[in-house]
Amino acid sequence: MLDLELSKPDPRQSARDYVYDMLRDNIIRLKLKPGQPLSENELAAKLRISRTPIREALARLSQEQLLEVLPQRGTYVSLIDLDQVEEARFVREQLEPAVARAACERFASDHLVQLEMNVLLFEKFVGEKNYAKLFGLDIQFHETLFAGGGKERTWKIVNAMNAHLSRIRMLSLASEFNWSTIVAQHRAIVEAISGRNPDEAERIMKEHVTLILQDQEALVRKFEGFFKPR
Amino acid sequence: MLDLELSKPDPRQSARDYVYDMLRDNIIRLKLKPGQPLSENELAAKLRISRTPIREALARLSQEQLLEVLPQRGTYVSLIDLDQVEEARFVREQLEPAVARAACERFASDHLVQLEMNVLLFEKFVGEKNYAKLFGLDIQFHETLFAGGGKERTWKIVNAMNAHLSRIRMLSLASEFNWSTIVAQHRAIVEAISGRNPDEAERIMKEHVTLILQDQEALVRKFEGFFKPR
DNA sequence: CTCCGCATACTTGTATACAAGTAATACAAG
DNA sequence: CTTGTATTACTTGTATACAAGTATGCGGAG
Repeated sequence: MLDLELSKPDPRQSARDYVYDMLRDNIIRLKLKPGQPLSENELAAKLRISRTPIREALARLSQEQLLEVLPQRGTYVSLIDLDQVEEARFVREQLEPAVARAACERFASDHLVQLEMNVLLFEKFVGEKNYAKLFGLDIQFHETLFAGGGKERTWKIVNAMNAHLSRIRMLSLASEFNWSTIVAQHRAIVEAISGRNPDEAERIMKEHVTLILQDQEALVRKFEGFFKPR
Repeated sequence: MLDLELSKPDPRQSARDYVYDMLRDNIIRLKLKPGQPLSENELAAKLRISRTPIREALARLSQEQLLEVLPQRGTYVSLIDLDQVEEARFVREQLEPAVARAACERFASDHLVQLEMNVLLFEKFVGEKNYAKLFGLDIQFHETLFAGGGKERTWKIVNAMNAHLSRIRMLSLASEFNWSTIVAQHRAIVEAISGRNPDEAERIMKEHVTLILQDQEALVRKFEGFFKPR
């Protein structure tokens, strides 16, 4: 059975983009399980649109390794690939601190305001233990950091590579109990940027991205079928 | 008029992938000029296949910012965007030295052989001033470096971001007269890796990727219509 | 000569029909 | 019961038809 979290289609965006956004969100949020089969026809019927825009969305998701398309056999949600998670971590460890440092030289003021707002909201939801909101805010924080320094394209690829890690975090949303550490680091980073302290910004960000998921092995055991064997 | 460099279609790969590879190569090598319009129908007629796989290839190239698709208006080869070139340089400055360092810890031996072969060929073609071959070998060198350390996905995104810079280099192929510096650095990097000297590998690679195109401003003036105004 | 309006020939977006290949299942033979 | 085979119902890949929007050029009005 196909159970999708549908958002209202925006008439400004094409059917292809709608399908892409909707499916990606469902994959990241694990509404679609790793390994689960998807049928183009079934999607077309469910969404009441033709296969063409669906195919184009699926092709893009396959390109980003969130789907596996086997010709004449089927399309499946990719299993979580720990190698890919490791590689994403490597990329982030290089790029995020450098972006934080660069942000101390040049950063759009409106984006700085956005960062401060983000931290405030973050602290609010930490208190409320609203993990879903925290998850979204965390991603938004980093996106804003990249955008403020004019590195939107860099963010897009970092975000794309991070998809498999995002799913692991989704598995452990409730048990990811270091939200307060995360928000403290976010706050410190914002302060370092507004105070134009590049060494500090870089150092904290480096710590931040090396914050490791404590219980990764336990998760792999618990949700064995979701992971690609290696 | 549409003048494409066609390679023989490989029956193993899908029509979509064939079109993608062929068009990307033609764009990078400037056989297709920046700003030039492309028509799906014209491509379909020329390649004797239907619009569907062509559309899917165009969508991917658009995603990678090598094409600009304006709904109901037309599809155009992207102008060279200097902002994007700058951002690609930023990403490479972070990732390439880190990859070179990591390669000193762990590197597949067959890829090391490939690197040595690459340098030998490189030196041969420097002597022969075969710039087209040098261009290809240069890209291959970096690809092999990433692959040897198990960072194929990272290479893919670096390569994708680098497309606009590649076109600038293509504009100045003949006048890019520092090929001997480039090959010397390549050789030094290979030696640092096989000698497991991470500091040296990282340092040389950092120099290598900051090697700047001397005459960029002159190129922008000479080929003004190829560049996105900023 | 200038400018406005409409017809027309494009463009890409979407829908649908057909082709080709895979997997599973029912069924018969041993 | 086991095994091999053929049928059938899927899958994705490709081709084509239609829809909707845009630019261009021609012709007439002012």
